[in-house]
Amino acid sequence: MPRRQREATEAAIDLVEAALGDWCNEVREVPVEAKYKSKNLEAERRRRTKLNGKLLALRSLRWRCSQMSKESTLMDAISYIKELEQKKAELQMELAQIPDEDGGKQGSLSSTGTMTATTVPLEAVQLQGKVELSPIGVNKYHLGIIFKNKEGAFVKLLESLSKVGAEVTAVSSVAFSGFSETVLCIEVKDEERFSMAQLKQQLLSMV
Amino acid sequence: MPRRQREATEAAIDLVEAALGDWCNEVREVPVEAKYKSKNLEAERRRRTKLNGKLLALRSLRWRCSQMSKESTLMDAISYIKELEQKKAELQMELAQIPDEDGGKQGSLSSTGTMTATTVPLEAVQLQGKVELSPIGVNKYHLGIIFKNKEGAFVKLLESLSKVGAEVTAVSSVAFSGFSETVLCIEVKDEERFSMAQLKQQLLSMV
DNA sequence: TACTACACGTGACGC
DNA sequence: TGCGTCACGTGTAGT
Repeated sequence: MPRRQREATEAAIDLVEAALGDWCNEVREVPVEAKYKSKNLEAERRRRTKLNGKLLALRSLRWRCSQMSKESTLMDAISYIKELEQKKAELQMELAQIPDEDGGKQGSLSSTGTMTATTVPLEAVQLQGKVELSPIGVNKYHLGIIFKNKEGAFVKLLESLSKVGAEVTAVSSVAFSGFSETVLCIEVKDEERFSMAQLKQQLLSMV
Repeated sequence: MPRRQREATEAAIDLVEAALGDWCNEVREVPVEAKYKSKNLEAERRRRTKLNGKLLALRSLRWRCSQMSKESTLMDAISYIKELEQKKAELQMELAQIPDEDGGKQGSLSSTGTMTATTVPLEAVQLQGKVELSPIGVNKYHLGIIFKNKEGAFVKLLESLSKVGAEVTAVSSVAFSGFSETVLCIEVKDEERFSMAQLKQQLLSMV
């Protein structure tokens, strides 16, 4: 007999004994109780209640009552999330296409941080620290960056991206007159840790 | 003995009998089967599998694995949806603030549909059919509309709003020289049915 | 009748 | 140890 079923059988026997304990007056070794109560009965009840409450809250967020079932609730939730992500990406892209009415912390951050106006040639000053970050899809961004050629600068860039949870899916880089211009396609997984403004600032302080 | 438990007890007895049927070779009245199978055992198994699959999909959407529990999955999903809605509203508002680089079907629709250039005074022509729809929060919009005073026009407006799933939370309306200018705060529940462009067009055709 | 979706009580496992 | 989470098999109401 399989182990699992053997246990179930024993449990059933216990249940029967407990249930029948006060029915047949035969003396038994176990002090008869009218009902057998599992130890975690109420805990399980609480858990179920909590879970159902969450499920209800999820459904109440969006009362698109296609079906009042658990499955459809979950399905609607995931489709809704996808839809929202898509919409957000669209809006970001749309916002990024606006020429430059910036000031906002979000949307196609494009800034030229020339915080070191030193004795570099004018051409370099204009290029120094140029960072462009614009959304191209759901959690996908284009990152254009120009920085001075330095040992390990590129890997530092990659490390910075990895640190904020951005995965590089494509790279194109070209070096000229002491500078490098590179554009990357990045895909961000953990949007919680990812902030366009923060990444931009970090990159600016890096170059 | 309570009815419920009595049934449970009987079921348990059946289970024991079935389980023990091939173990004790005693002859029994019921043609012994190795296992007692409830009719919907496999159905329930399938249901559970499906549900867990959906739950897993929900979690995999956003692999911010704070906890790998069902409850936290649902909570994360809820907070994520709220966050996305908030973000979307912010982006829409930001987009709506852009002076007018429109062309897009979305974002602060403001159009003056003067499709009936008849013999009304110039002042009226400029006002006729003015519809402004701009987001002011999560699923909340400001709707400014100017239309010609006509019997039942206002209730028709309200009906149109209700038809697309928009609830009016505030109204301010003033009539002057045969026209009414009203501004409403509307809150949309079912975003599926709600389309800013569509609503605008509908209202334009109404005025 | 059969099928679907649910809630329930229970044992097992992990902290 | 107890507490929380889970999967399981079952009973049951709605269609």
